[in-house]
Amino acid sequence: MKTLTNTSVPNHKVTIVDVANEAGVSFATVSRVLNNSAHVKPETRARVLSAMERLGFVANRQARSLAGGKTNCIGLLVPDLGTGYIGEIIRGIDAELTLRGIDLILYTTHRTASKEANYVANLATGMVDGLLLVLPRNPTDYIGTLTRRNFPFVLIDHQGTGQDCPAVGATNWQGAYEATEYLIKLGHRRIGFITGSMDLGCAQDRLAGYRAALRTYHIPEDPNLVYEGTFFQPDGYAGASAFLDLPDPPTAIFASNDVMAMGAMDAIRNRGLRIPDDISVLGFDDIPQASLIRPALTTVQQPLEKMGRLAAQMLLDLLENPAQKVERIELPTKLIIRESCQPPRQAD
Amino acid sequence: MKTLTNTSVPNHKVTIVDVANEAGVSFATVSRVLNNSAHVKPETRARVLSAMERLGFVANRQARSLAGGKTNCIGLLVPDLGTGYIGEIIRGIDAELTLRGIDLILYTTHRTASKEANYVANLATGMVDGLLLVLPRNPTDYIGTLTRRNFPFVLIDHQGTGQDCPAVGATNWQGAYEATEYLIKLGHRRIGFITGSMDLGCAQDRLAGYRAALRTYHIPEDPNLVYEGTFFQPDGYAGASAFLDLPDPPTAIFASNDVMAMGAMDAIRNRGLRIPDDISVLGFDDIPQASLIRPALTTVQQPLEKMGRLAAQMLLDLLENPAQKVERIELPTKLIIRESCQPPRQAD
DNA sequence: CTGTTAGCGCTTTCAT
DNA sequence: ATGAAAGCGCTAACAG
Repeated sequence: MKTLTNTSVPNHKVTIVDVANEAGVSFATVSRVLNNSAHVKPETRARVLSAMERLGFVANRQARSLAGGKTNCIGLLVPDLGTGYIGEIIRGIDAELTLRGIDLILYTTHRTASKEANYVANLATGMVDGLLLVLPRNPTDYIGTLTRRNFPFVLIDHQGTGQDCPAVGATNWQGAYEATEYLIKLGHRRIGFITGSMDLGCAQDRLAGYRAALRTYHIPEDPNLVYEGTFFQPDGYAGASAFLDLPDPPTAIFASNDVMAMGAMDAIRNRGLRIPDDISVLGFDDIPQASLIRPALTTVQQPLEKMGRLAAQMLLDLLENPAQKVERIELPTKLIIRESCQPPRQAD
Repeated sequence: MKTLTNTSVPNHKVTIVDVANEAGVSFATVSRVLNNSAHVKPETRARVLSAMERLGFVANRQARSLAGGKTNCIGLLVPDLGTGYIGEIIRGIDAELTLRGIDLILYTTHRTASKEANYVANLATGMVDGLLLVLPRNPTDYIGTLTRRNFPFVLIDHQGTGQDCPAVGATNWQGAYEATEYLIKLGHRRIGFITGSMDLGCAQDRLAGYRAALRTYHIPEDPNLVYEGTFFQPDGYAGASAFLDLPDPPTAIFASNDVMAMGAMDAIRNRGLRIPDDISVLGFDDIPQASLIRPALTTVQQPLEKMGRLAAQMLLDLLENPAQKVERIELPTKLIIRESCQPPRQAD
């Protein structure tokens, strides 16, 4: 059984003053060493470092930040942790942050816009050096404030509503377009579409992609074939049920995310219909379980982990060089063909 | 387009001094109001409160904590975010913490014991007021230090290795016992068991529960029918494959978590076998996707969200009253019967 | 290169 | 019930 940081004095907190005494320098010098200031004689630096080691010194984060330095924390706002979707993004963020020794403060907004704004206000008051916002709800509410304050942040998975701010997303429009096109080329003419929360840019883009593909192939859009959901599984169930109740139900259903696609599958099966024999289902995201369910879900893959990693990199760059040019990056989506789609039963 | 905290002075940070001036009191009084001190005349309090409101005052966390108080942050150490399992626990923790306005600092150890110890050492130095450790790896390494320092923490999902410290877990032994018993009563005699990481208490307990049930029903244990996994999906695949290669393969497979159960399902299907017709599969955890896959997974449910919530409550209580008696709570598991198990094909 | 001196925004005695 | 004053541990000019 090993012991942790097995130093002599366990109670009294070791401060830079203690280190300074131990090393025989002023505490300012210790601070310099702490901050990698160039103006320290290597020999002195070594002495300080060894004193730190000996005393088991750990810098006090709050004090550093209060005094005007960095907190070495960045804040992460996510809507929730439920679906694995966010988990993938966080994995990427985390990988990048760990690499640079930066801590992550996590806030779950539970999809409440007011909470989101509140958190942002709070965080930007010094808790963190920068902000990562996943699937922001009403960014317009606070982006202005953040920008004005020159507070570094980057949006993840939000196709802006015209605002010019750092963001990384995926090619939602393109992804939806290609998926719809795939369905059409399979022979489908009546394709039900279940949207996400339409206040989210990505949801709008996906719907737009679907519509564009329909237009390209001269398929008139049937309003009955678009069901407005909110990215939750029950929406998928309800949407598919509504489609199936139609006198002329679709031969394929394209859900704006995998979770809703799974809900749709459930509804379809509950009617005694089979996938993909009777009806095809296509999702969006490619969350881990998409490949685990049967039939394995054909879906549009978003490079979630990569998006997270990239966003973290962008933020870190912004932190180092605030004058950085604003970048908006869209990572490519990719249609992953698995088992849930096939040509419609009766060729028309 | 609304504006956030639409106050007059956007740049200069509002401090208690500003509030004090605005309210015509000393800044000490403002501090008292901030801390709900009893010794403030209601009228004065009201005046200060309204001044805060007017100025859009937000207390600076670092300053409060530096000045001797709490950080109002608690640290959460988790192995990873991959499976939804952890997500559920966090959801519970988060619910409780949000209620009390406490922030969450998230650390992902990626199942590395050394990282874990490191994080703990760092965090216990003032970053956070308390620690929540999910599925701790080598708690023996640091529990001693933590206890000695009187640093509040609670373990989640770790059946102690004899140490007396606050913890919340589930009845892993019981859960595995009942699940195995269910399989036996269904008529199964050859039941393959895929273990979790055997350095984790919960994994050991589940295996023990399985064995105990076998013993109760006088079924001799076949070493070939126990495959050692690590809680990851590929282990389930490999384990099931190994079982299926046996001259006398099992008629049911009990995996120590749902993710491995899904891996097992994959392997089974890849052999052209059907679930549950040819072979039954049973999991553990009841993660969200367990009910979404087909066949829906019969599994042992852990009250994940509740565990998280309870652990947070315990920690918060500990924070308020450090003299608290050490508690170890085990929440009951529950067998959720769905579609992945049925009696074995040929009654022997 | 290194030491001195002010604060950062707040909590907390100690007076009043 | 309220004010004054002394730090919490550290960074950041400013001197030397």
